[in-house]
Amino acid sequence: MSFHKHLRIYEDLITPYDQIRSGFISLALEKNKKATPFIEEAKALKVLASRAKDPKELLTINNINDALLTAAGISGKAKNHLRESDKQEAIRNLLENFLEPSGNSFIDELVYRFLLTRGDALGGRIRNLAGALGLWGFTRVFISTCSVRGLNLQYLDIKSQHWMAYNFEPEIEKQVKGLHWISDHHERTLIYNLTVPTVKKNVDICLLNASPHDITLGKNKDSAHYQSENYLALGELKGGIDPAGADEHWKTANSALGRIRKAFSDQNCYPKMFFIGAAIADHMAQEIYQQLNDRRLTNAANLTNEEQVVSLCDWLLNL
Amino acid sequence: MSFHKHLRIYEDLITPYDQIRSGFISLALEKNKKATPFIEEAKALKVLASRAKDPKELLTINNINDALLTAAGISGKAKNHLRESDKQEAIRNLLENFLEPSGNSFIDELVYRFLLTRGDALGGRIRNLAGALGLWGFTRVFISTCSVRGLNLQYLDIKSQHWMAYNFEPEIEKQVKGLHWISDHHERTLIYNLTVPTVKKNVDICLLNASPHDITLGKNKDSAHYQSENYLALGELKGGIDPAGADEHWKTANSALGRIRKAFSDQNCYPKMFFIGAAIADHMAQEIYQQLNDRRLTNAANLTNEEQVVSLCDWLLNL
DNA sequence: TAAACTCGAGTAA
DNA sequence: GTTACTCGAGTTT
Repeated sequence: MSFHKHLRIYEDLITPYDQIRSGFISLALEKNKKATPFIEEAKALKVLASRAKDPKELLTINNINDALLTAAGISGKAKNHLRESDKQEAIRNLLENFLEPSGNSFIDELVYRFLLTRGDALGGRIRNLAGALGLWGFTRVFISTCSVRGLNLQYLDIKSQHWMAYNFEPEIEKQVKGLHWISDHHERTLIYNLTVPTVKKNVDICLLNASPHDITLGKNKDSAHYQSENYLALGELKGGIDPAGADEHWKTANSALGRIRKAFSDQNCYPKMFFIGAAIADHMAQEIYQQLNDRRLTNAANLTNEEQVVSLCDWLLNL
Repeated sequence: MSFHKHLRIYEDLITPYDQIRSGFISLALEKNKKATPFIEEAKALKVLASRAKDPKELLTINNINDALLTAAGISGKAKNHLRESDKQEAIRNLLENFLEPSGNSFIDELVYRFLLTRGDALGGRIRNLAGALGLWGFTRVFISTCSVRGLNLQYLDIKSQHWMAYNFEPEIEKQVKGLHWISDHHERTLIYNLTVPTVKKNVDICLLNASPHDITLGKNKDSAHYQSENYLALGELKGGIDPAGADEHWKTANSALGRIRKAFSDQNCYPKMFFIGAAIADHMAQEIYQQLNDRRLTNAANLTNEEQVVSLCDWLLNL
């Protein structure tokens, strides 16, 4: 069985401690970079708000209404669910309960509360970035594995949505929405984050037995990705490094994989399924290994272990 | 089937829009309250840090080392995974890349970066609170349902870990780790967030056919909760209101319920299973309803619909 | 440096 | 406004 090439025992899947440490360090570095614009926002808010002599005057200043709402503890997400009157009420509460009681220092109070809410926003953005970093890491390994084989690659550019020839551009992984190659006269296309019509859900990594010419993303029902038979393999990738989230996110992935399996088997299709995770803890490693043994999963790898990921990519190239 | 008392069609499970709006408003109010100590921290940091003439001098000030680390973008969680040298490196980066370049305003830069990180911390704390609020809401309904029946209740006090008689104390729900009553000469004990030995996992709500005398929490293997046969029902409760999280967290709950079902059936035990969620979207409502129909679940309710929760509590009281 | 819980801060389609 | 993705900020035991 394919996974045996890189996994002898279930413990091989467990993330080594040092990878966790270095994962958190990388993430903190990214966070600091992304923090700068948030700091600039706060400085700008301080300048604008300083024109007000007292909290009530803040309401008369142009362009700080959104910032007031933010300082009132309303996230962008929450804002989407509020009515105009709710927003005004929130700002009124901010003034009454927090800014007016702080007297002369109401500007600092405002800016500080603004930053607290924005800090949560920054955290959210970083969590998305962490997921992207995981996928980029996988892509780098995948491309290298192809290069070793001397395969010609095309990639689907995420921005232009056009297929381009790959020519060893650095940081190409950040542009890749899909990859295409020909192997043993078979057309193969890998697509990331594809809404698979069979399951009506997004799947992180999909390997299709199809040429890019036959695939038009979007809701074109003639596209090859509308045919269940064209799917060779589907995988979930979890790029997060936090061990406290490992089991939580594996449970999610497990349900997602179950939905995929069910939807395809309802069509009498049985594509291979795989899981790649950066944070893998003991108990979930056992569950994953169990699923490999009973064929619910065909392959799995720890994203922090390059050898495992190479072996998994090699397996994908052989499908 | 018991769920039919409050669910006629799967759509009955879907959260009405207005509940989402009011849920976000309540959460923002809680967040503002909890934000105040974070603001105080920042003010204190500003005072202490202002003793430094330049960024390097910050290193000589007592008691602000943790705050420097926080300003360097290291969360409490990340800190747990770092070595001492990593922490010093992080602080060095903060000074070099962000504080020194900002010249005279390095104090504000420091405090602002501190607040960004703390804002993420506040968000985390609020997410925990949101879960507790959900459980408290369930508890209030459960207690009311018992009161209507004229049942005498004991509750397990979360702090003292002792069982006490319930006498209509206000806000009692915040103290409740478990409830006990006698119904038709049967001893019944409900325990929250119990690590169920059968599954070796925590379960949100467990109904045991046992008296409190027979239960000692912790790892006493003579306790009634070590016997799979003593479990009448186990349920997952998801108190979050965010519709964007609804499917995500249902997938987690679904895997958790699957593990429970598997662990008990391996012991030839088949306790009832149930799900209560505050944010229920269309597709997951269909999945839940399907599981009710095929008996994987015996009951389910939308936490924002009091009638549904009362009916579910009534069912628990009849088990 | 265990293990498994809380949930919404973002994001994209 | 829909749906479902990203994942770690806390927390407890």
